[in-house]
Amino acid sequence: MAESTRERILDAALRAFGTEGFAATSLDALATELGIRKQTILYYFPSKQAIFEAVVDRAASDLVKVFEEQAARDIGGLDQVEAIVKRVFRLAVRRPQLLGLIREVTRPGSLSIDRLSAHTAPIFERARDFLQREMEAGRMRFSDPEMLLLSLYSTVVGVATELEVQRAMGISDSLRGAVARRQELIRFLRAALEPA
Amino acid sequence: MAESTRERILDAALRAFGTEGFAATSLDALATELGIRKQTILYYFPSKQAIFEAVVDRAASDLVKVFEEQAARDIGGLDQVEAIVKRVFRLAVRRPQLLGLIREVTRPGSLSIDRLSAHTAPIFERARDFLQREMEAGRMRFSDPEMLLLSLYSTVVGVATELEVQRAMGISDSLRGAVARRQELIRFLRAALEPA
DNA sequence: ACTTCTCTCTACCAATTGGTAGAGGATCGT
DNA sequence: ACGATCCTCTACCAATTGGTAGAGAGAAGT
Repeated sequence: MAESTRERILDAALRAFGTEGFAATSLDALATELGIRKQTILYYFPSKQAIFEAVVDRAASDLVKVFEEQAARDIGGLDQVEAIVKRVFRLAVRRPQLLGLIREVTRPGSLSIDRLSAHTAPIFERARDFLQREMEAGRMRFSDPEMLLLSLYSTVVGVATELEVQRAMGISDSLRGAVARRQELIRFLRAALEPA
Repeated sequence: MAESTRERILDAALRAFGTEGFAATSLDALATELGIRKQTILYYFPSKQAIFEAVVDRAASDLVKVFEEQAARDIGGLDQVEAIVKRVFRLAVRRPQLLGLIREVTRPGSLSIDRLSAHTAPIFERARDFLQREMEAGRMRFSDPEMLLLSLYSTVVGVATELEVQRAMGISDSLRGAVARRQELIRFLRAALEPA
């Protein structure tokens, strides 16, 4: 078979949790979507929460991989920031549920936030050190690296995922629209980061 | 009585929908929290969805009011942007559930997104025209006003609401932390918007 | 042939869900 | 005193929820 049942369950769960959310996703609905019975799902995973955690683990490592691939070939300065933004954007276009899941996990009261941070803590530190270095080298405007990282995170994830807001603003969510958004976002970030 | 039952229900519903989300909020839990019976809630509102819509309406007008108060005394340029960011931030600190609800409404598949945009469309247009004017007057870096607005929205709402991300990053969410975040955010936005 | 292991199924279950029907107690104008 | 209106309640309900118990099919090893 092309894909194991377990993998298919995780794929469907990622989609459902990432768009509808944890509470709004029922195991029955998930099973129906997959053409199997709910009990088959519960054979592979002991509970709904366990599925969620498995999905978070997989999504987190996919996300981390995107960062580490770019970190490996550090081209430095704002070009490096731009390259990472482009990668995140590509991910958001190809697999929007993935960033949707991040949003679900980072919502107040989520149980799996620590599970996610366990994965992302290393790349967070790496990013912070990167910003620090670039600032000290004069290739980036000086400011608090952690706060700056929060601003960058919010802007990138927001522009990449807030599709309904864009729709309400009358911004097209086509592929061309996505490219335009990315371009504008990069210009925005470059302006914010360029040394004075 | 200090506050009518109907108002108390709306307050509790805003808190619950804005933090736990629509699906994760049950009428029974809401009633217990208020010390009343679920059927009392259903006396005032015909359905759970109707409560949500009423909450969205109220939250939207509170939000719009914040903008219109500042728009009334237009001080122009980046100072005006800063003033609005400060107001949004104050709102986020005092009533975090309010922006949480906005997040809930703007999630893909939400039913009430049109209800929200009906309220916010006028201030959106106003903001877009403001940016356009400021750009043409040379008081702001030139770019697509709608795309810029999306970036601004994402950054401000993200920094103001992503408390769990901040916690995971090790950023304090105390009042002092909030002030520092706001300061850094304003510097970030000023740098991004200042004319070259 | 027999056991063992992997997998998916049917059959249930108690608890919770949003929602209906209608009783009963205040408070009101008359 | 009396009905009307407003409000909150008890009593139920069908549907759905996450989860348990265990049967049975198929392949693999012995």
